[in-house]
Amino acid sequence: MLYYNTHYPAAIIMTLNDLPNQKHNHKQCVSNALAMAEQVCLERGVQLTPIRYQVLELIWESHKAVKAYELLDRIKPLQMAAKPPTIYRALEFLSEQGFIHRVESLNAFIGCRCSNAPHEQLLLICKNCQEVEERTAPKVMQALSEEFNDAEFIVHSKAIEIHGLCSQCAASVATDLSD
Amino acid sequence: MLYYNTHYPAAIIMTLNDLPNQKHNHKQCVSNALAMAEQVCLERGVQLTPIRYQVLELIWESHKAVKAYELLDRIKPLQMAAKPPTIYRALEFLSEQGFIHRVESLNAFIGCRCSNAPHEQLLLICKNCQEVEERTAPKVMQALSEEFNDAEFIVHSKAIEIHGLCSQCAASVATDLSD
DNA sequence: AATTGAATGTTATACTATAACACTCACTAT
DNA sequence: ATAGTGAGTGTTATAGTATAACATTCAATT
Ligand SMILES: [Zn+2]
Ligand SMILES: [Zn+2]
Ligand SMILES: [Zn+2]
Ligand SMILES: [Zn+2]
Repeated sequence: MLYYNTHYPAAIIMTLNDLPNQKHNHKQCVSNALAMAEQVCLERGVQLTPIRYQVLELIWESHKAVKAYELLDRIKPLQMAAKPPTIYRALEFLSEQGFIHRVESLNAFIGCRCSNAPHEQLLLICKNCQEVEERTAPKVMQALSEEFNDAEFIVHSKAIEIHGLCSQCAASVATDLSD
Repeated sequence: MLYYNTHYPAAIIMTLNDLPNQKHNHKQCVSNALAMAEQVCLERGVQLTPIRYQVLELIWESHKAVKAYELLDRIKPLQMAAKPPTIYRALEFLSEQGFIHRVESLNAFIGCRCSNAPHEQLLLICKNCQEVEERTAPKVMQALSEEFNDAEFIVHSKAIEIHGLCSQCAASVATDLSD
């Protein structure tokens, strides 16, 4: 069953490695992400139900990592019956489909900016503005592969999470100091 | 105040990148780790109290990641009054001093094998045997540095956690399949 | 019309972590 | 000596994160 059959323009594959924290057209981020999710669900024959769609929309309200119980609070006006399992089930689905990533070190979630295809990524997590930037970092992934070969380790999944200051916040801290 | 003044032999700096999951003298791992912790605490003028020492010992019972409440259960025979804060405080201390690492993706902890000096590391986490191997992976760290430069990101801390099968478990799975 | 299965509703509970305040006791400064 | 200080611990309570288990709904199939 289809809940959303409006025809979005073909999803433009967002270029990773352009900084989300810089000024950008965030409405475009969101509509791309939602359109892509709908498209992918159609292709896979899985259901992007209203709850799942709304949770994805809520996650995409910003590039900040968002917590499950925050999502729960924010979906309640739309889904009066929402309880923790409501959110966790939606998160599980969105995560399986690759539309979001879990940030292990924050117990939180972010929208994925390249969910049209499986991919490896690392996360740059700003302690100041809480925005998370996803990067494919092919050289890092290559070095990792070599490391796994050395260790004879068979990889199933990776969580590469870097905490610090994004370029914007680093710049404004520098400005503050020079004042 | 000193709780432990027995003189251990000077802590031998354990070589990282020898696989913990392979057969090895684990008593040596433990005594090295405990001796190193005592030595470092002496040098830094911080207290390795009985509770902290016992928690570190419990964490070192194996190379598996261990959870806070498991530690709580296991320390209760020794510390009847132990409650969650008992464990979490000890974990905080041990973590600050670099004697253990938190495994973010498991909400668990492992003993650090090179706690005599600050260092970067990645963790190879086996889904089969739950052992965690710490590796310095200098090439990966170098590639990461370059990535951070590109992103103009200022790093404070890293969590690089890889889930999969360790060499031992991969080998035994292969054996199982060929049977 | 009966069956199936995915999704959701509902209740309860498990698991993880910290806040806040009280108490102890070795150490220090008068 | 003695009062004060501060780190560590004891204690109670609660906040925050996540899932188990079972009931219900409803569109799609038989
Ligand atoms: Zn955006
Ligand atoms: Zn920032
Ligand atoms: Zn060992
Ligand atoms: Zn293993």
